[in-house]
Amino acid sequence: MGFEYRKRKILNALAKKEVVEVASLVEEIGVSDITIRRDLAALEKLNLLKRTHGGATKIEGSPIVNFDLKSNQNQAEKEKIGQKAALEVKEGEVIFIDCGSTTLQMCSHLKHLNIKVITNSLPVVSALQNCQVSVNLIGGELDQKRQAIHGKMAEWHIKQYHAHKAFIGADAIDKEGHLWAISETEAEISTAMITQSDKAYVLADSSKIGKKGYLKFSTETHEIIS
Amino acid sequence: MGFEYRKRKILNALAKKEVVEVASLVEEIGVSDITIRRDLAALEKLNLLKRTHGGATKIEGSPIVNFDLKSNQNQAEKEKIGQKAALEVKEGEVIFIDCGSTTLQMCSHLKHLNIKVITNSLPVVSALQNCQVSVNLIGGELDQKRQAIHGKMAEWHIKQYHAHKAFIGADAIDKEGHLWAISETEAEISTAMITQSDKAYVLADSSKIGKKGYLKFSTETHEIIS
DNA sequence: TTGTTTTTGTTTATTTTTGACCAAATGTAA
DNA sequence: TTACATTTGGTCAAAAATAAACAAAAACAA
Repeated sequence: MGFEYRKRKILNALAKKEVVEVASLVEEIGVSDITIRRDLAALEKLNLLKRTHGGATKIEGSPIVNFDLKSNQNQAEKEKIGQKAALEVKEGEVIFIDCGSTTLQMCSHLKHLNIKVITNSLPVVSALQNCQVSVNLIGGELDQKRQAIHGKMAEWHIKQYHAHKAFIGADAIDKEGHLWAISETEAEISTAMITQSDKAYVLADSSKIGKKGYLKFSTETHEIIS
Repeated sequence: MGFEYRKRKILNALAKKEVVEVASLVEEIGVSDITIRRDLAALEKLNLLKRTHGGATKIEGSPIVNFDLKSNQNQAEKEKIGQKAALEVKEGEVIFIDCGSTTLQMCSHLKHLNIKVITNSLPVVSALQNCQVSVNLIGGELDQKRQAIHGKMAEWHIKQYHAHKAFIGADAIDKEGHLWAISETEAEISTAMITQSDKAYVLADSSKIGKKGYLKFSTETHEIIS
């Protein structure tokens, strides 16, 4: 029950209740009050909360939300979408897989196939380890946050190949069926994959449909899997 | 009940709980605390978790990407070589890092530098996550066994870049200083890296020096770090 | 087999964390 | 305002966690 554990407990309590008290934390976590106070002082230094007499309050301008929770929210839906998309892939084909948490879900259903996957996503590569699938990794600059490759070199790399199908992860799909990306670099990669393949599938869970995003990158209508 | 088994146990626990403690791992796995601590240190080096007092936490913003190499002999020596090689790298430089268990050891000593690393090795990418270093991943076909990229596209990719230094992992170095590779594809990658850099360093532990390998790929004499 | 390397565990010393005590500060109620 | 209870911040000692050095055990190769 070290500091990291208590830190999470405290921040979780704060996320729910806006205000926490030393006394209740002492009881909940089972350590002395002085320890809790030291924790609060440490967390205040990290700008994760504001201390008050007898406890602490949430800080307003702190956007550090547990996106862990968010990614779990649609997990079940994404899994289904991934499975559905994988059914579209036939033995012997060459496919592009874009980066994104939904497209990643396809991988576990592709492992037994004798196909060639071209991807810019490191999690996809990781998920396709130790199996039949032949992997071609797109080269270029690594976006550490997204765990994916992008940039001019990546775009060029994609243009050297041609695939039967492309599986794209859009950030949003509006009512007209246009695709929206979260950044220019992602849009470029997705566009290139679409261009270099016979058919493009767009994977999107319900939270992404009927919305607009930051950058519209495709006005064609593609097959949408959701 | 070797390292691989414990590693899986530890990462599984982390995947569920965000935080693990040495004490609970000791109980669950049934080994001494120092062993667990050593495991955690090793996993931290691979960027698979972050050590804390009393345990470890999940790495934030990083999914299950887990690339690493098995079977390590002369581990201690390779670590020293890696550290030595890292000293040759100066702030602001661009470097190639070849695949191999010895070159991989450089990474933990490069994390604080503001450099650009161009590599074909997935474990290297994995080890350089969440740090200053800007990573450029060479694209092409994935060699699942070696966890590295090779092939024509990879070679072409390398030739688009130029680096100050290249750190090469040879399979053998004979008495005349010639380099030997274990396969043609590896030789091609190494050769390309050497060609595209101002200076090449060859990393080799004592078991590789004075021997011949399968394919001689460089007759120049390079700086050998051992 | 023997000898070597690798892994694991024990011991000791050091560091970090935690909790107890007490004086000072803060908040509350009359 | 005063009186009173609570909270807080120091110092210090106890407890826990860690690191380093060394020894034992296991795995491996010759």
